[in-house]
Amino acid sequence: MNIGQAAKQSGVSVKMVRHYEAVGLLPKLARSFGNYRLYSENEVHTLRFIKRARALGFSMADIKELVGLWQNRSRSSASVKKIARKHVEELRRKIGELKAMAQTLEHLMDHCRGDHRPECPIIEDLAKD
Amino acid sequence: MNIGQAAKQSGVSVKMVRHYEAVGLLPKLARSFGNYRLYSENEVHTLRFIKRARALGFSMADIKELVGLWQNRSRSSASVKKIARKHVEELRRKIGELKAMAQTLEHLMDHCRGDHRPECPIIEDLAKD
DNA sequence: GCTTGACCTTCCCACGGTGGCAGGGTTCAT
DNA sequence: ATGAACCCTGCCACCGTGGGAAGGTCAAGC
Repeated sequence: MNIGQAAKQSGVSVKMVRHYEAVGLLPKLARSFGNYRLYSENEVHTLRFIKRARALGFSMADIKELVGLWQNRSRSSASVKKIARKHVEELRRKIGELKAMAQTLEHLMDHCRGDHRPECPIIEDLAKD
Repeated sequence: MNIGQAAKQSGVSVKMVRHYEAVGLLPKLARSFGNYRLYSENEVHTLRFIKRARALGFSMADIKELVGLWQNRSRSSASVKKIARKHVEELRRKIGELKAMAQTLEHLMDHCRGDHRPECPIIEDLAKD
């Protein structure tokens, strides 16, 4: 199978398939005589794994570990859970940050008339001494 | 005032002060004989404005507009509020995304024993067909 | 005056993850 | 044999930030 087929079947773009290989998420692939990468069901499966992990927000570094654990039959579920826990903590932290931003802004917006006049608590807050 | 002083007083790194100038958030600065950038209270004030806007998550493009509006006495508060509203919507969208990720992961984690055994619903979910 | 050290300058590179494009090679069907 | 569809590598871009190299400037102390 060529890269286009593998991309289509996994839902990962051709560009990213090559990138994942370059950063070591996929093992180095066999090549055809014409130097085309050759894919089997295995690689497509891995690509789908990566895609789901990305959709959950895992970093490339985390995914590298997760792929390794996935393929390691003597893994412990604890090692997987640890990665997940750390990631969830990071997600919660970011959510908190973004929420604080949104709340601050919404509060300021509540007090901004939003009409033709220049007075605006949003700008004033940004410019406060 | 040299860049180091301006950086210290605004809380923005020297690196970023130069960057903000390069991308047009600060007007082009006067230079000393020795080609050093020269800052006045005005620029320091602008840098603090930028810093607060960044802390609220505004993009550089948004901040460019906000700085312009700040300095435009005939601005309408509506134009400021519009930018803020769009940004809050974006923040809410991202928060939703991250929350969905965190919830999915937490759900999977609840069912993962996290012990020495390899069985792990987290990995299984990522690898599902 | 001359050295030293703190400060400044520009320019390039890195991160993460993705996309775009250029310039070329391969494969296959017509 | 020609064209289309596909593939290859390599470079550039985004965004915001930091790091560092190689060099210029300035002030203080000897």
